Amino acid sequence: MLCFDIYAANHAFARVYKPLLDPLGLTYPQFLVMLVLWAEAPLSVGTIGKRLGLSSNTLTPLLKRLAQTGYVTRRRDGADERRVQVDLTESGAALRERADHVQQCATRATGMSLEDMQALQDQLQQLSAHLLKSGRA
Amino acid sequence: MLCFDIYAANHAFARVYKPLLDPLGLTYPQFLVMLVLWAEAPLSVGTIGKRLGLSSNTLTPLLKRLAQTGYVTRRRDGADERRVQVDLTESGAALRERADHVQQCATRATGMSLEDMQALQDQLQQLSAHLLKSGRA
DNA sequence: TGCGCTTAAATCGTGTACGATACAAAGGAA
DNA sequence: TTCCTTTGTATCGTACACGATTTAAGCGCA
Repeated sequence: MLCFDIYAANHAFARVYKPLLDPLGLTYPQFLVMLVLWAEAPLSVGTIGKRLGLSSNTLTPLLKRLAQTGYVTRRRDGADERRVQVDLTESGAALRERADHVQQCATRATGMSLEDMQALQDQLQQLSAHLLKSGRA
Repeated sequence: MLCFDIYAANHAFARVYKPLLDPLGLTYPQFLVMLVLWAEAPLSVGTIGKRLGLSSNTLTPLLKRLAQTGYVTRRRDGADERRVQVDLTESGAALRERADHVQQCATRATGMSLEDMQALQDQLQQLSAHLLKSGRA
């Protein structure tokens, strides 16, 4: 079963990242949120959710923890008071360099060439797109 | 990031399976445990954990819920009282046919040929093996 | 026989996930 | 304006996932 192998690979990645992220004070899902914010901050809660396929019921407590750790700020958008803008603090932005090292370690742990990795990513993205499309039908 | 795509694919699968498993009264992780048991039951808690990469802290409550639903039984092994043997009930074994239909639906939802799917599984298994090996080093 | 070491589950606390619901702000239509 | 619908977060309850600890059952060895 394919679902089985993906489940296992996801766990395996989480286990590789955990010891690397521990010194940064980040969990694996928190790290994924930080990746999104490093790419483009500030972002609303909903936009972060779209990137990761998560919604506010998961993100709100996670972002509160990131805020408590001091990596992000949360404040209502002045233009639209419904929205909450999440932005990086100085400390959160500075973390990016250390995170790059984490990425390098994790990439090395895959034991894959960059070409193979890119090919695998393409397949997975296509798979996800197809699965989500089927889900809506 | 590869980890990102695997995370997304895992979520996508969970979402496809959820509506299919709902009528069976199973969650996605519970379904994975049932797959293991359909392949070879009875099994101890620890053996199920090895197959899925989980340990008793996750499995014990999950198995209690499966027992409450009436799909499995849990009893201490007579030969070694430390072990708990998990076995399928009649109802749990009978569920297998309906589950086969779920698998077919999910396989169709991937939109992949059987060859491509097998190739992807091989890559993922190799990846997991490499990640776990790096983790132990 | 008794003592310690290992092993197998269970328990506890924290942190995701997610369906369902609540609620307030925004945006229209009458 | 008033009402209604939509949209963006937050909250609640349930169910994983896992590190750390506990407890009980085997096992070895003097």
